[in-house]
Amino acid sequence: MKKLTLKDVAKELGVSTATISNAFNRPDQLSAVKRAEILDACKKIGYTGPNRAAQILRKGQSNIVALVLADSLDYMVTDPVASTFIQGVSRVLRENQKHLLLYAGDSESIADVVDFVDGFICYGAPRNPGLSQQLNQQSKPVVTVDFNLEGRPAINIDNEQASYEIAKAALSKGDHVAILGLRLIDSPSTCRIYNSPLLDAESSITHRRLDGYSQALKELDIKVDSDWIWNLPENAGVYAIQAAKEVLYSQPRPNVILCMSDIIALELLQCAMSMGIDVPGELKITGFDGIEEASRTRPYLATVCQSSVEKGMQAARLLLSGENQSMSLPYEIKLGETLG
Amino acid sequence: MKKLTLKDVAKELGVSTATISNAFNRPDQLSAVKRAEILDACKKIGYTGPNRAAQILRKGQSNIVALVLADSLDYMVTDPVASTFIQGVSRVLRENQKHLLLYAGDSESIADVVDFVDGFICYGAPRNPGLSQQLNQQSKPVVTVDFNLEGRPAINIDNEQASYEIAKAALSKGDHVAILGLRLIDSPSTCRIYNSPLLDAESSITHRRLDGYSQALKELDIKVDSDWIWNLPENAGVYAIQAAKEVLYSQPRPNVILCMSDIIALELLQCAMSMGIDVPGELKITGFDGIEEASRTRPYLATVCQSSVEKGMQAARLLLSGENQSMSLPYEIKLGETLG
DNA sequence: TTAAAAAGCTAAATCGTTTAACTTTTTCGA
DNA sequence: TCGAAAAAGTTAAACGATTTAGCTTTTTAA
Repeated sequence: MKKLTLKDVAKELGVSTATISNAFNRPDQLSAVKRAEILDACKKIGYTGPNRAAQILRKGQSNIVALVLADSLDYMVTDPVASTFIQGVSRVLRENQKHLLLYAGDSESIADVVDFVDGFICYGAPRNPGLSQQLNQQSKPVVTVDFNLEGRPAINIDNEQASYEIAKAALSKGDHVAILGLRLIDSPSTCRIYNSPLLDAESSITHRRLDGYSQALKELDIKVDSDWIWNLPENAGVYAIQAAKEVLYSQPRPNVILCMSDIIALELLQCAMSMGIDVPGELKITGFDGIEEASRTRPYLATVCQSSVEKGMQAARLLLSGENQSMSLPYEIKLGETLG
Repeated sequence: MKKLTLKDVAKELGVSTATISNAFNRPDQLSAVKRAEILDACKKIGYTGPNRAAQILRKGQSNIVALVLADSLDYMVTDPVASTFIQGVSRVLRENQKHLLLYAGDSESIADVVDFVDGFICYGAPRNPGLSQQLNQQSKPVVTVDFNLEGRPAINIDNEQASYEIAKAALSKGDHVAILGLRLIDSPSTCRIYNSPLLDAESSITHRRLDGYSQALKELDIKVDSDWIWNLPENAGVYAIQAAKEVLYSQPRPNVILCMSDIIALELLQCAMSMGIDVPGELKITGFDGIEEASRTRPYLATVCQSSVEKGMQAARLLLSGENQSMSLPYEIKLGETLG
């Protein structure tokens, strides 16, 4: 029992294939009566509608959007920030009857999908830098989130300003400060930066955050040597724990630690608590993101709240709208108990 | 600047389109020399390979696998069990150069994708029962996980036996027992079952778990009235908290509570602790799944450990292999401190 | 030397639609 | 009643590949 095609149906009903196609796709091209007639007949004989594969080829449109994730999927679905972002994207896509193709950022190439996908949402700078290039060279629309691709619309919060503000709220003259950063340099594990060259500083949001911190530090005349900046290769607990231990056992111990994500900050907080360090008395901590868990700890975390769901939704909307305009989303500084 | 096609390239190189197609797809059909020559030339003039959309139509194969999730994506990516499952699937697909289309189980129809997708992995019984039907009626391969679809290969652990074992480990003669169940009946919120008719009991794994519990209870001559069985519509914290409160405030309070997931059990545990109930002294608790968090609490949870990643990987492998053989995965009973 | 087999390549059919251009029919105001 | 414009349908050419059958040419083997 072969699958029915337009042709079969056309023969059966004694009309042209075009008319049937129109019945499905362009109601204005034929009388309502005929249309109803055709649709009825199709249902009766079991034709469920135009073959999608053929449609994709012919129309050059698939209703599939690829979501390119910075890291491996393994990691992405466990990170609360990333996964709520995915939720946002998926929600809007579903509302618009689009489908979501998940694409890990450590993939080799987008060549496999670029021909049939309608566009790309790129969340964070792909691990594999070749991907950025490929994305930029092809002609399908791309929306970037939390990083920038030349000439493509981006969705971001003002990371520099936000970091500046949270740092400003945390810092006082004479503080001894450390920074737990994310993806600032190219290293496979947690380590201090020392004098390593910074990574693709142009497009990275964490570099913007570093800029924000720096500005605040400068205004208060605080010097933070790069020995006191840690780099985590990924926003994951394992790396955070290591950094937390290192920084807390360092001499002299900092009394303010600025963390580039809540995940990092929370691990740091927990580590500090278990060492009997008084937060915020002996140590102030700031995070970034505003994940739910951050408001459930005691003391609860001072952080920069941004809505990941909103980001995802806006990214999807922007892609579907086809506009080429970048967009800055709001954020909110939340002064938590970790600052006293 | 139009995109190059096989035809363009063929004209350029003075060979037939078939030869070029063969150079890309069937190396055995032409001499190695010629092949290298063609591939080189393609690279030079900027032809990146056959158009995928056309390939999909012609070959009837897309290298895209749809993952149909029981619930909405919103929920799926936050549930640790579901998200690690997705990881497993994605890992194997990536190894095999397949792509992952994420499909929420509350969707209306798979008609939009069935024409171009290579197959389906269905994780849990779709919320929308029509989907199950549609899945079964179409001819592309389907692998089901944690539920059954007639005639389709399934991946499962032996839920009945596992539940029986964990219950047996928890129970003693004379216990007063409650069960916090999942998707046993059709209700939009947490509630006791009373005498509501059980939902699609055939294919549901939670009904198997109930069977397992029942067997253990029967052997110990313990009677559990359906008033003492709660139903949660989804495996999410909000529903679990409500159920936990209800059951803990019920009179007489049970001294053993069997939970059909770790998420539920953990919320229950936390709730009990905050009420000052001694676990396991006054109350024994069992979970199901073996999520990481369950081993980090104090007391840590007695549960049935199963590997979600493994499930995902096996599901993907099974689908790709094309075999029609169901598969039972191992599990492990973990006696935790919540049983004393 | 030559028939048979193998290798290398091509022409043409096909996958199942969509859509621009065209023909025929209907409508409707003057 | 006429003629132009609008409406309803049809035709046929794409869309960009894959693949079968067949045609040359080259190699093998007796």
